[in-house]
Amino acid sequence: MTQATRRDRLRAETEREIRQAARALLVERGRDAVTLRAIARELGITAPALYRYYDSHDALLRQLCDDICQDMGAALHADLAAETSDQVDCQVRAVCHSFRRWALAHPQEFALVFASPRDPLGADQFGSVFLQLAGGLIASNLGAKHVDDPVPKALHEDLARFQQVLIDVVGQHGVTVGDDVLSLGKIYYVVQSWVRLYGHVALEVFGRFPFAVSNPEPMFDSMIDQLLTDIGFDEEEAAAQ
Amino acid sequence: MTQATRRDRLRAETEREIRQAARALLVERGRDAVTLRAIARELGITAPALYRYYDSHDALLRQLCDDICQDMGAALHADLAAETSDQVDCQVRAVCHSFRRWALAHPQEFALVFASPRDPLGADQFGSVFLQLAGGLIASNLGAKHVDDPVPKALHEDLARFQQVLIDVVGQHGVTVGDDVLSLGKIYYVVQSWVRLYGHVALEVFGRFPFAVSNPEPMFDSMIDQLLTDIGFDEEEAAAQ
DNA sequence: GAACCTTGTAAACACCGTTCACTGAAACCG
DNA sequence: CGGTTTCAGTGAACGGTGTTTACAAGGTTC
Repeated sequence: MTQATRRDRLRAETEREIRQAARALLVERGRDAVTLRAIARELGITAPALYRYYDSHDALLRQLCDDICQDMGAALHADLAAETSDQVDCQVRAVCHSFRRWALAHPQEFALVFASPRDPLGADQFGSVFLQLAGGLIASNLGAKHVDDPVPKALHEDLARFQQVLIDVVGQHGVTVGDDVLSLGKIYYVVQSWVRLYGHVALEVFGRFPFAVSNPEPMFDSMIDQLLTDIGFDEEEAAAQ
Repeated sequence: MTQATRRDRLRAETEREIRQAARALLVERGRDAVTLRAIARELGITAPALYRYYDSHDALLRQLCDDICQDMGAALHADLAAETSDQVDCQVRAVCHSFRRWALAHPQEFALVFASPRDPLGADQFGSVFLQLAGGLIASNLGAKHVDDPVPKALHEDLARFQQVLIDVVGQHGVTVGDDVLSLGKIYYVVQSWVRLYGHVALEVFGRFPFAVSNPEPMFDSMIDQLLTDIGFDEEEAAAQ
């Protein structure tokens, strides 16, 4: 079935090298250095040959974005798996720190994926990766008492749609939850948390804090503490340690 | 003294046209369309002539960023001045809405100023413009009872420096306040608020919410309500209206 | 009016994305 | 096996870019 014809293998190999070269150029010399000719030069071929693999420079950049998102998703999941504690708040902390760490370690990738004026709603954006994780964690934290503030009526429809997405995603991982666990209020809360996380990380990566912050990490930690406190996690033991 | 020599007038005029053309290109056709040759074409001159005005394409883009920041600052101040109510919470609302409105109306400018990996701390960034306004508003709201959560020790030094900046700025507008009004806790709170505002606006402008939000405005309004409530503004009358 | 400064030009260089006609080898098929 | 097809890759070309250089022309100054 899987006729691994010689040509197919070579093609796959070349495509891998293209992505790898594009990524290296982005990381080492910035977005504007990711040119078709530079990539081709790296592979020892000519620029027009790349058109056998991508329709345009733009299509190649889109592919690059997708690769980046996938890599970050893998990094988040890996860091979560490496978190030994089975307490949900520790896991949430791990994922948040993982996101910040990744963004700071990959500023060019972060900027490319976020700043590029993407057309619709990208399939594999950071936000969905993150929120799917968060949704899973919240759903698994059945015992916790959560606050459940009222949600503005105008947001009900959108949030309900997103709620269904999260319930489905969590369901695919073998856990079935009802509307009561992943309530609209909690969904909304998670979205607000994402806004704060993203805001902090973007400001930090882009160096756009309104004043010089010598060490932003305590600020980030403090924010996470507040997020967890707000959603009802008891923070006694975490603060005591 | 002001010898308005003919050549100086022409030069100033040309420089204005350059900035204007660059801005128009950015708005109408995106960042990549702001090329030296396109600008020169617009003015009816040749590209190398632009080097009499800017050292490089990069320098011209930096100038463009500065112009944008200044314009947004002017827009914020104008909208604040147009706010008839003298209640501080209304003024804060006005400025927040003004920021969001400006960003949504000028996505290319917003993206350019934020996403460009700027070297140091830009002088006229959105954040400082905004926070100076916020600082002034808080300082003028002497009567309100504010919460004053403890601030992580690691942030004291940075926040104290920023506190001094704000006090100075407010002072330049004729109001003198002490550390008690613009306390470290309030400064910290304002910074956190900025993180949330920026996070929401950036996500909305870049279309990066993790799910399709059909109408983000209620979400923004709800966030502002919460910000104002958290800092201790009584929200009764606003909610009743 | 002569010397100087400034603004602009034209030509050139190296680089870019993209297209097109073409080559050579792998793959396929009778 | 032999002929045909498919396809990755080439080289040349077009129009675009930032930037440098030598040079012309006009304003400024003494």
